[in-house]
Order: sequence, then C-alpha cells, then structure tokens
Amino acid sequence: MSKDKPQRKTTISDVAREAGVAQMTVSRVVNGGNYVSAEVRERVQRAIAKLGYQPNEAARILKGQRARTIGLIVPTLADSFFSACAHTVQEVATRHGYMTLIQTSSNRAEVETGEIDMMVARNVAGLILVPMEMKASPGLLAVQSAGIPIVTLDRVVKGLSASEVLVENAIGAEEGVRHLIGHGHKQIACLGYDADLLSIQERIHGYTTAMKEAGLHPQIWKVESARSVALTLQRKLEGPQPPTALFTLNNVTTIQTLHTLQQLGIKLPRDLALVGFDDLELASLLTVPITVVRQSAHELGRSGAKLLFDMIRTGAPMKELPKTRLVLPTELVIRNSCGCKGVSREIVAAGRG
Amino acid sequence: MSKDKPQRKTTISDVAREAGVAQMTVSRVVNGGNYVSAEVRERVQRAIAKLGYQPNEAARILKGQRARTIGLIVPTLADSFFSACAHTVQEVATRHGYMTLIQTSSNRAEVETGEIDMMVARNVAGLILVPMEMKASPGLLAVQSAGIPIVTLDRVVKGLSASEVLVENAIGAEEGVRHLIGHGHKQIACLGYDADLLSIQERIHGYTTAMKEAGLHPQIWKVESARSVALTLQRKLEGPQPPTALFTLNNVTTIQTLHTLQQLGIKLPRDLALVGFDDLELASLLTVPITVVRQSAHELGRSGAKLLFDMIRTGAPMKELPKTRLVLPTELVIRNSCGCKGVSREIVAAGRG
DNA sequence: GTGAAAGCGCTAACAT
DNA sequence: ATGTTAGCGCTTTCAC
Repeated sequence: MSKDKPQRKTTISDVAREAGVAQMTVSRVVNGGNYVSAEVRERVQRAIAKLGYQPNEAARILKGQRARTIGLIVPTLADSFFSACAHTVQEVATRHGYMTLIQTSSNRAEVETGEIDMMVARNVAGLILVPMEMKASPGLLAVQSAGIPIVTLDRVVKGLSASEVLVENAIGAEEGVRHLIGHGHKQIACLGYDADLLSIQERIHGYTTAMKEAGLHPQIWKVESARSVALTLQRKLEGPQPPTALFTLNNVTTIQTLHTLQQLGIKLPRDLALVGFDDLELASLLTVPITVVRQSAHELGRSGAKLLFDMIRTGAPMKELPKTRLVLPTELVIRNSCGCKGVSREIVAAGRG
Repeated sequence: MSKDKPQRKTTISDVAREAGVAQMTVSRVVNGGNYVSAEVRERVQRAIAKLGYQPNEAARILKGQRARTIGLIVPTLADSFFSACAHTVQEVATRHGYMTLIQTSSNRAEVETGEIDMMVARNVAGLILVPMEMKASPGLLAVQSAGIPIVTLDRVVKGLSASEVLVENAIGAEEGVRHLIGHGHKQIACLGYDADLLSIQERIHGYTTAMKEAGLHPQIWKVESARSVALTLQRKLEGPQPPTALFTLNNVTTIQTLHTLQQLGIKLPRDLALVGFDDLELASLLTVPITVVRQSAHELGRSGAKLLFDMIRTGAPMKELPKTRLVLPTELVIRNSCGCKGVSREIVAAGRG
C-alpha cells in the first residue's frame, strides 16, 4: 500500500553532503553551534530543515553522551496530585528539549528498583522520583555514582546526595488544626494511614504541635490502609465521646471520610467539622465545600524539574553533586466544612474532547 | 565521597575474553543461544553472571533494533481522563518489559508533530496517540513507513493505516438524552465546545438522533471554548424559553455548568435536569450527584496498549500493518441530576502520601 | 559451530 | 573556523 522501502532515516552525513560541509560541522551546529561561522551555520540549518534531520539518540548515547531524556517515577498516575505533578515535569522537560520516561511504582519499592535499573540502562540524563524507601537502595546509589543527578519529591532518602523538594507539611497541618481550634473545637481527631511516610509523619507532628499548644489532647487514629478508614471512622464516631472535629491526613482519607459521613447521615459542619490535607478537585461543588490545606502539585513538579535541569546544565560529573533542599509552602483554603460561612468561588480550566 | 571512577560497564568483549570465545558467540548466547554448543554456552553464561553483564541498549538500537520503549502522546496529563489512560498504558507496557515516553501535545498539532519526531529519533517500538489532526501529517506517515506500529485513541486520522480505539460516543449520547426524554423533558439543550473533534461530533449526532426520534427539536449551543460555557449558559437560561434539561458534551462543560448554576441559584434537578458526557471524580458526593454517560479511560488505555503490543509482537515489518478498529461501550450512570431519586453508592480507591 | 570484519550514527580529540 | 580520524558496543554477513 504505502512505500515499501522504509526510506533510511536521514543521518548527519546526509546533512553534511547537502550543505557541503563535514559531519563534524553539522554536529557542532546541532549542539549549540559554537565555533561555526554564521554563514555556514545558516547553510547547515537550511539543510537540516530541508531533510528533516533528527539526530539519532542511540548513536549519541553510544558515544557516551547522556540521553536527552529524563526519568520520572511516581507512585501512580491515577491520582490527580501525581498526574498534575507529572504533567508539569514533562512540560519543563520539553521546554529544555528533553523527553520524559514516566513510570509508576505502585507504591512498591521493588518495582521502583526495577524501573531505576531500566532507566539507567537507557542512560537518562537525570532522575526525578517520589521515593518509596527512606534509605538509599544499591540501585539508587549506583545512579548517583554514575553521576546522574537525582531529585526526590515529597520525601527524602537517607544516605543519598540528591536534591529534594518537600512541602511544609508540619506548618500546613498546624495551620489547619489551629483553624479548627479557632472555631472552638476541643476534641479534634486526626485520621489517616501510611504513617511511615515522612510527609504523613510531618503532618501528624503539625497536628500534635497545634493541639498541645492549645492545651488539647491529641487523638491520632492511624489506620493501615485506605480501605480501613471507613471502618475506623464508623467505630469511633458511634463510640462514646466522639470528636467534634476531624483533621484528615490526605485526600484519599478525606474522600473516604466524606463517603462514610454521608452514609452515617452525619452533616458537615453541623455535626462534625472537617479540615483535610490536600485539595480535592470539585471541592467547591460538594454538598459542603471542604476546607483544606492545599499543596501545589504543579509547584512540586516545576521546582523539581527546575532543580534537575540546573544540575544537568551544570553537569557536575560523578563528583559531589550540589545538593539542594526546597520546602514549598502550603495554603489553607477556607470553605465551609470547618464551620465558616462564606462562599468560595473558584475557577476551573483545562479541556478535553 | 563515593567511587570516583565511574567503573566502565562490562561489555560484550569483556565477557568474550573471560569466556575465551569471540564476541559473536556471546551475542548468540545472549540472543536465544542457537547454534552454540552446550559446553560453550555454559561457559559464556558463567562469564556473564560473574561479570554482571547487561547488553547496552543504545548499541543494539544503533544496529537497527527497536528500543524497548513505546511513545504515548496525550493532550494533557492534567485531565484525569487522560492521566488514567496514560497510567494504564504505562502499566501494560511495563508488563511487556517496555518503558513509556509520555508527552503532552497541549491540544496543538505542531507540538504533536515535534514530539513524534523526537520519538522517532529514539527509535520507539510503537506509538500510541490521541491525535490532534484529522488527516495524517508527513511526520505520522514517516512513522508508519518506518514500520513503527501506531494506535490512535478516541479519534481517527484519515489516510493513516493505524489501529484505532474509539468510544460509542453516539450511542452513549443517545442513551443519555433518551433518559432525559424518559423523564418527560421536551426542551433539552445540548451544550459544549470543540465541535471539530470527531468524538464531540458523534455525541452531538447521538443527541440529535434521540431528539428527532422523539419528535423533539434539537437545540445545540456550540461555544468556542471552555471559558465561554458560563456566558452562553447564563444568557440562554435567563432568556425566553429556557430549556428544562441540559445535555453537556464533556466533563469540563459539565463542571462549568455546575458552577454557573450554583451562581445563578438554579437547583438541580428541580429547576433544570442535567446529564453529562464523561464521569466526574467525586460525582456522587456533589450537592446533587450527577448522572453521566461514562467512558472508561482505563479501558481505552488498556485496549490501545494491547493492540499496540500485538502489532509489535507480530512484528509486521514495514509492510501492511494489520489495522484494527475497536469501539468501546459507554455506560449510563444514573444518579440524581436527571431527576431520578435513588441513592448511588460508589467506592473510591488509590492512595497517596 | 565458531570467528573476523564491517559498520550502524555520532562526537571527542586532534589536525589544519 | 572547519575537517579527519577513531571508536563507542553491538549484530549482520560471510568465511572457516
């Protein structure tokens, strides 16, 4: 039907012939174009455009260069927080002329390890990840000693000289809990899971700080998984001395909580006040708009990618990579689940076919 | 701090030396091991194990092999429909031992074109995309004639021999609109944008079919962009003869509509009934749970990836690639915005730190 | 069965 | 400022 001959891709030597120069000159033009006269550069660029030349990555890599590709590992793309983050990382990478290998670890350290190996095999120029383990695995250390810059998002890895972008989890949680305290609540419970994650630990710490500061007794309900949130909540709320307010540790917990309250017929904020960590899409359109501590996924992605490309540009080779730690602020978005009355008006964007 | 020498990776010739054979023999052992005596194979395998040899992908690719990487281009990852889709594609790819280069086209054909070129430069083994143009660009044709399998999602590209995964847009829309008609509505307006996309055209077609079938007069409000939804809606609803029901053409339109109705103080479903195309996260927790025509992003991704790997496996080289068209069903999820009374109970999953 | 040679497309290092 | 040479690690081709 179509062309039978797979028409050999145009190579650097095709361009060189077309422009009447040596391959090396073309290579120089492609890579920054230094030490090339304006006239020749012009001619080469025309030839490139005419032939639709694209440098062959494999050849570059074989020569020892790094791929113009970065790796990104997030727990899942099915959570809008991480997909927003991935979106931004990819955008920044594109702006730098890089592509992005995106993998999901499904919250499993072994999976992450395998993915790191595959990325190393592809000579990625840098690696951004939301790490699953608190201490550096041999794989990650190998990446580091291969001189590949690493940025971790949301969490830190001990024993690794990677740059980190974190979130003011403790301060954000404090602020949220203080807001509930400001509404006069004394019995504020803190609900969530994954207590082994740094981010969650910090939020719990923030909760505890705010409670103690107000002379209140912290009540922390750690559950093992997202699924058990509903059970725990139901048991506690129907028990003696139910709390008058709730602080939920992440978006999934908040959603589970909302569903459970709906089932139990408990009305927000009349029967129970709620502040959650993490914003929800459509939060303002819910039966009761939810007050949340918002962290920006886009900012996390943007900062992480920016840091990575700084490192890639600097090209600190194998040696001590410059290690940076960035901590992003959170924002208390006051809606109605906390007991406040006002109406929040929010804007939506983005489109699909 | 760590190792200063980046310890050159062991190559095929290291293994050959260690085993006392030629590189070629090692290569044969690595790739299936045919035409090698058991004794030599044994020796080579021991050497491979001892040295921890990993074949270099770049070198393989340079020799004309395809990368164990596929490309995926979606309009955006900031829309949960497409990120869910990307999530599943990536999962399937991983299961096949492939990685996934994920790029976003931002709904712009030129961007898509550039990304396709970069993927070709990386020798991807296959390409999955939600195409922005209805006719094949030179770039896409080049991919095809290079023998790289292509699968398009949600839309078709004319003049391209790619496999396609589509959605029963027309039938789904018909079903949704018929449900509104079943509630006794006569004045049902259809609202949305991006009318040049096949998927939207089909939904409009389904709407029109259902209306005509019932002897009703179609009322289609095409707007130019997501932003103008609110304006149009407000103007029409405050004008003479406002409709009693609304059919919105995609999730963004539905959300804009919800916000607008909230502002105008119009209550669902008392003042106005609503059925939307595309499900919303948290739809069941909204003030009024929204009835929607749901299409499965995961199924779209899964089917597309499956199709692609079928093609990659078959390895139909440059010749006529087997072209398949798959059309996925939609599902009418009845909640309350249509006027139905029942309570829907839904489950949430997925977790984050 | 096994091996030697050639070369994929590119760029670092060295001419000129 | 531009060109020449060599070789990255692998597999295809052909010889033995």
